[in-house]
This record gives sequence, C-alpha cells and structure tokens, in this order.
Amino acid sequence: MTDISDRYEPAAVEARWYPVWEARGYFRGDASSTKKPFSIVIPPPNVTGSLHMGHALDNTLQDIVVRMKRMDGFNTLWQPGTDHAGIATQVVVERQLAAEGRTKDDLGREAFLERVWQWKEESGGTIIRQLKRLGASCDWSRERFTMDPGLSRAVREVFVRLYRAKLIYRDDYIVNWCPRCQTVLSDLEVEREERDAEFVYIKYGPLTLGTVRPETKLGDTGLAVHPRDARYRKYVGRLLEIPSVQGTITVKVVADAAVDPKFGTGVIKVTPGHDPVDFEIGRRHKLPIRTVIGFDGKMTAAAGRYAGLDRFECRKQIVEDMKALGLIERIEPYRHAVGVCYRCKTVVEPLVSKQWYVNVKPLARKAVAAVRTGRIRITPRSWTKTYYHWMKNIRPWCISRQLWWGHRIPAWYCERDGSVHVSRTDLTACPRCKGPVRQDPDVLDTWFSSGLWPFSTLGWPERTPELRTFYPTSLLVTGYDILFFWVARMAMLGLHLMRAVPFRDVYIHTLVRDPEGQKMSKTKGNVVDPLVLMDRYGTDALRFTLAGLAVPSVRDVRITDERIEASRNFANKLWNASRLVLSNLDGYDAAAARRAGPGLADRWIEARLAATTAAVRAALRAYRFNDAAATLYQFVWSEFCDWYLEIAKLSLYHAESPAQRLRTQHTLVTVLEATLRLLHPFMPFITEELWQRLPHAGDSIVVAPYPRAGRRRAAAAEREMEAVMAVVTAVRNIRGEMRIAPGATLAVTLRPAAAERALYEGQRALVEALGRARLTVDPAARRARDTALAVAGRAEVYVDLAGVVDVAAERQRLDKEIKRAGEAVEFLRAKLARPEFVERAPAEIVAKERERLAEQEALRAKLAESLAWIGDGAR
RNA sequence: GGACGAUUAGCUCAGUUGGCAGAGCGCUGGCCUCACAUGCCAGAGGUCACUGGUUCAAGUCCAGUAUCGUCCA
Repeated sequence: MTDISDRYEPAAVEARWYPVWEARGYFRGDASSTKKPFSIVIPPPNVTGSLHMGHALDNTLQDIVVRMKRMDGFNTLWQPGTDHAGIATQVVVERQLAAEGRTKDDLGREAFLERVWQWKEESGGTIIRQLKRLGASCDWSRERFTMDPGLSRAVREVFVRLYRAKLIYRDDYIVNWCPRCQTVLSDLEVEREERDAEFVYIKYGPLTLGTVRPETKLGDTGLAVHPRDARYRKYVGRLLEIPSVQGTITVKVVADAAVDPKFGTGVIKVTPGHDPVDFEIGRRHKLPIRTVIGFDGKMTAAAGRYAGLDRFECRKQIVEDMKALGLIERIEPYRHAVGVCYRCKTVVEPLVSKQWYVNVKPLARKAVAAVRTGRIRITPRSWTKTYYHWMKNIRPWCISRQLWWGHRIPAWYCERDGSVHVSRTDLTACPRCKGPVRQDPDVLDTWFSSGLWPFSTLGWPERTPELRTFYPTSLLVTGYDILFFWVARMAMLGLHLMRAVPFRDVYIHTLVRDPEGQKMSKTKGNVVDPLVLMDRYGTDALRFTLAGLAVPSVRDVRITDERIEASRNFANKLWNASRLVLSNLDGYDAAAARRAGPGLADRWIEARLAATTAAVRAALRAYRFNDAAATLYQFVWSEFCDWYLEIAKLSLYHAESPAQRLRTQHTLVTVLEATLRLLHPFMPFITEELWQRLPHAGDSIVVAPYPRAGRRRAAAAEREMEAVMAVVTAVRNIRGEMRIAPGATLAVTLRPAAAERALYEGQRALVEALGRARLTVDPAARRARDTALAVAGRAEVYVDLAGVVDVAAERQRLDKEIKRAGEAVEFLRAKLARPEFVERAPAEIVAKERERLAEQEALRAKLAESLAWIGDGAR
C-alpha cells in the first residue's frame, strides 16, 4: 500500500475519528437497555479551567476502563460535566474587573453574576473540547453543569432535607477567613505553608510566654497552662493584672489539657477570637471573645490606637512598643506552617462569625461502614486507612461562602420577627408573620453541589430511568488529592440521600509531577501542558505513557519527554507493522486461509496473543494499568514485530505453497486485528484507523468485542518455538560477539536431542533466514575444527568459523561463557548440598533446581571441551 | 508530634501469593536487511539504602536505623 506514510502522523487521524464516533452515538448510555450497566461519573473539572496533566491522567484512565467495558458489551455511561468552582471562578472575574478599574460591588450582585455567566459561556467549552481531544468517550448528550436548573434543584432539596433532619444548622463559630477573597473557607480549603517567623517571648505579669502572633495580644482574655504542670499550678483560677501596651489588662488563668507543657514556656495566651484552639479553650472556660482583627484583615476599633492598622503592620508595631516598655524577654527565629487560602495563598485569619454547617459525624459513620463492609472498595487498599482516619476525626463542615457565584443558601430571615425559614421555593414573605423577608446573601460551598454529582447528574430528586439504571455507579477514578473533597463527601451524601453507595469501586491514582519531581504549578512555571504533548507526540502516545505510569501506589509519577517519545515510537511501530501486513494482503481469502493448517510460528503467536489477552484483562481488573500497557508493548514489539513478522516475511515472499502464504496472511490479519482491539482502550485513534483498513467485522473498533483468551493453551507450540528461537539467537550471538559481517552466510551444524530432530528439520528455513545461515541438522554430528560452539536448550550449535574470525576472540567468548556457567553450577551445588533445602523445600522446586544444575554442568563441560579444542587449534 | 509512602542498573521506574533480579531511556559494538533509523542485531551494566530476625530459601515477610517525600495536627 503506497498510500500509507512510513511514519504515523497522528493529527489527521485524531481529527477524523472523534466526530464520527460521537455522531454515531457510540458513547451514549441507554437508560432503557437491559444490558448490564457500567457507569462512571467524571470528577467535574472547573468549568472555566483548562486541561492539565492531572486531568489528562484521570480521564485517560477512566476512558480506558469505559472503552474496555463498552467493548465487553456493557451498557456504558460515562457521565460528563463541569463544576462552577465558586471561589476560583469568582476570583478570575474579579481580576478581570480589576483590570478595568472596577470592583464587583461597583456592578452589584445581579450585574456581576451576569458577567460571570458571560465568562462561563465564553470559556466553558474549552475543557470539554480538550477532553474530546484526549479521546474521552463521555456521553456528551448528557453533559451537566453544577448550576444547571436540575442540579440546582437537587442542591436546594438536599439543603432542605438536611436542615429538617437537623443535620444542617447555623452557628457562631471560629472559621477560616480569607481577607482577600472575603469569604469563609472550609478546613479542607486551607493549605499549610512553611514560613519563617519570629517567636516572641513576652513578659506577662509574673509569667513569660511565647507567641508568633503578638498582635493578637490585644484580644487576649485568658492564659492557659496544662493542668498537671506543677510550675504554674498556683496561678490557676487567678485573675492577673498584666501591664501591657495599652495600660493594664486583666486575664484569667485556666488549666486546659490542650496546652503542651513542653512547648515554649508551657504557658499560652488565650485569644478566643483569633485562634481555633483558643476558641475551644475559651468555650470550655467561658472566657469572653474579643475581636481585634476585622474581616478586612485590619485591626478593629477594639484594638484601640492600633485600629485600622494591617494585622502584619500591627505585629511589627506592637513588638516595637513592647520592646520600649521592656515587655519583650527575647525573640527567636521560628519556622512554622501557616494556613493560607487554597486559591489565593493569603494567610487565613481565624475569626468568629455566624455560618452554616453540616453535622457530618453521623453521615461519616455510615460512610466508614460502607467501606468496612466492602460495599465501597478502595484501590489501592492503603488509602482506606487514610479515609477512616479522616472520617473519624471529621469536624462540622462549614458550607456557607461569602461569594456571589454559586448556589444561594435557601434560607430567608424575617425582618419583622427575626425568624429563619429554609424553603424549597423562594419566599417573598415570612410564613409566620407575613413580614418582609431577606434571603441569606451567601452561597454554598462548591463541594456541596459536587458531592451530589453521582445522583444529581442522573436526574435526582426525580426518580428517573437513568437513576434506576446507572446508580450506584460502578467506579470513581480520582487523584488522592481530592479523596476528602470528593470521595468522602459523595460517600456521605450518597449514602444518606440515596440509601445506597454512590460507587462500588474507587480507584485512587497518583499525581503527575514535572521531570524533577516537583509539583506542577503556574507560579513555578513548570507546568507541562498535555495539549502541547498531544500536538508534539500524538494523543495516543500521551495516553499510553500515562497508562504506563499509572502504578497503583501512593507514589507520585514524573512525566518526561523520553517516556512519551518511547510511546510515540511504539505507535509508529504499530503503524509500520500494520503497513507490512496491509501491503501483503493481495490474494487474501479468509475462508480459504482457514482451511490451511497453521504452522508452528502461527500457533506460537496465537498462543502468545492468548497469554497477552489474559494478562491484559487480569491487569485491568486489578486497575494495574501499567502492567497492561507493558504487556501490550512487549507483545507487539518483542514478539509480534521482532519475531512473527520476520518469520511471516519468509512465507509472504518465498512461500513454499499458496496455502502457506494464505495461512500466514490469515494469522497476520487475525492477530493484528485482535491486538488492535486489545490496544484500543489505550490508543483509540491509531487503532481505529488501522482497524478500518484491515479486514474486519463491524462498523467501528469502538464497539467491536474486547478480545477474550481461549481456554486452551498451546503450551507445546510455545515451547517448541522458543527452542527454535534459541537457536537463532545463539547463531546471532556468535555473529555479534565475534564481529562477523552481518551479511555473511554462516555454515551452521545443529546437533539436536533425538526427539527434537523433526522440529528443527521442519523449521530449517526459519533458522536459516533469521540466522543468515546454511543449516545442517544431524543428531550424530561431531564438532569440526574451527567452529564456535553454542548451546541452545538441548541442542548444540556449531558455527563454522573457517576464515571468518580470529581464534582469540572465540576463546575470549568461551571463557566468559564458562565462567558464567561455573558460577551457576557452584551456586546450585551449594544449594542442593544443604539437607534442609532438599528435605523442606517442595519437591518440584528441588527437582527444578536439580535439572538446572544438570543443564549448567553439561553446558560448562561442552564449553570447556570446546575451549580446549580451540586452544589446540591455536597452538 | 501522628499517619502513610519511597530507597532496585548511569537516569526514570516495574517486580501481585517468598523459589533463576526486569523494562524504557542512556551506554558499547555492528548494521540504511525490499514495515519502521521514531529502525534492526548483539552486548555491557545490580552488595535490591543499612542492621538484625523469621525461613530450606528474603528485593519480597517482621523489627529497628538512616535519608527523602506527602498528608494530618
């Protein structure tokens, strides 16, 4: 076939097939089908985001599973969609406004939201297009967005139900406040960052204590020590008058087990308004709360003359002032982890405010039980421990956010009687007193809506056919970084609201890092863009690489150009192997070919294909994507291309009979066709392109059956072929080691074991062609002078060196071989000499070792004899 | 401070019930052999971090040490 390029060029192929698949509806899940369902919900990416390496990995793995299940005949649904990503999206739009010199408050809520929707419309298609580029076989006819009317209704329904069940409540509590984003954050949305700070030892009346936050001294309402700390016992319960920067203050000393007596001086100041631990201590001991830092991050009026100062400015100032008053004992450098906003990295300020919470404790218990009883299966298993730990220590989930972009909290406050009303429908008047009402201005945490994703996307709270067919979903695939954000919350909400697990399997995968092992981040500028890689190496190459990296361990993986290059080369190899097959199909007749009996090589490659099929299936069942990819790579390259294609050429170009040629064509076509189907979930584009060109049944490889390994194993064919291959390798080895010209035909005498004579006689043409040799098979052969010896299994191989090589080189080669065999003999003799081994090891192991020893002893003897001979000849 | 993970060839990493240490890249030598130089053939290269223990047998199981990393306080 001259119309096929000798290099695989991915761009055109990729552009061609995806629209075809989509148009033909292959990716559609069928809610009315009676076939076994298989469903996955996509972890929804940020609607205004773009594809990064994490997405590429996550979605490649999902696609591999989904495509395989589809080919296996399941009614598959891969439910796609996007997430409104409250903070992230709002921050982007606010930044756009800032560039225009405006703020969101200039626009007002309505106009601002309009602007965000506009931005969503503009950029919202990007990541979807990129997922298609990746080949993701999602059912796009069912694409959902967390702020769609249906999903918004689900959010409101859940809120109302949980509120009525008293699982949602409002409380004054200390929260994580981002002064830049002007919103509260859940504990999960606070990240820890190591920063250098000063540990300031302050004189506190009769005591001394250390702190990294001297500015909060203005909010101190107590001192705490450990109850068993004898040093300070006398102070407990006393009120102390403390000279301070603004005159004398009065604080109460309390004993609390939360204090670490070994840390600092063992005394801490208690600032219930600005520290979560202090808040708890304050609650236990009824200490008053004094808020000295405001929502804007500046000191409040309660801070007296420091009012209006930025919190960090105030810190410097107050230290100066205390120094002047002699209140500072010493200052030590200190490195500690501070909480920062996960979106903007601003240092979070703990503040007391009224927020909405979900009491997740009872939900967590059910979620733990689901994993414990195996109704949810987490792979790899090591993550279950982390899951349990988190669930056990779970704290109330703060779900209100002071944002405009998101699901508005369905709570209304009566302006007349102050009553609170949570409602499915919008309220215009107080249901109790008919007075005017005002809706809560806040919106819900994005994760509140994405926690409903496995059922809200399927139409809940309606009882839809989709829910009946596809819930519980079969599998969730995600990176470990959002185990808690996602898996945990979906498990809790799914179990509570649907009374059934949201997914049966959870596959947690690694994170992708840059070649230096660094986390990719925009600020570091080390982001590897998957789209660039797709352009450069092809989508299939990227996918195959990612699958190969997906080892089910907690270890992060690095992506390097070398690795993707190897995958690109693999695609090219597959392409060219197919080219060879396709260009030799003239006169091919499948029916006639089947009538011809298969040769040894045919039976061998078929057996190898069966073994490969079984191995790939087993690997995928265990989510061992890397094993599956490696198995396929080895089979295609090292067995099909390196051996079978070379052997096939003999019968294609110099067939002994038309039937033999037909039979070879048949094996080539059937093995390649099945290999393409095996590879399709990993490399969807190139496999479809090649499959369409090969003789095949069906419209598309997308819906062709995934290969199954037959039950019979042609073990004999594998053994025999391996023996023949060993002879070829032995001849090539001598040629290579002795630097014999590759073109020179060698005279080779093979002395087989009597039982294998027919085998080698039958495969003479093969050995001669692949070994570039003239072969004599003779069980009674004697080794002639000037020949090199090699042992291949039970056969001896004599290669005539007359005039082709110098004897010294052969002696050197034999020396090396003898040494190698000698080491093996010694090792095995020692092993077998020990009675413990012979007595206690299983009989078959011992027998195997004995056999190995005999083999190695024979080999060494032959080689030694050979060396002696050569030596004679040389002398 | 707690939890988890990692340490195997020059580099990046596999190694699933303990039973002959592997791959890709790189390296060495030789090849444009009519599918592919994004290729072919051959080869070199390892004290499996360290110390003990269990076992006939340990990269693999157990205990500890060191270094690195991640998460949670």
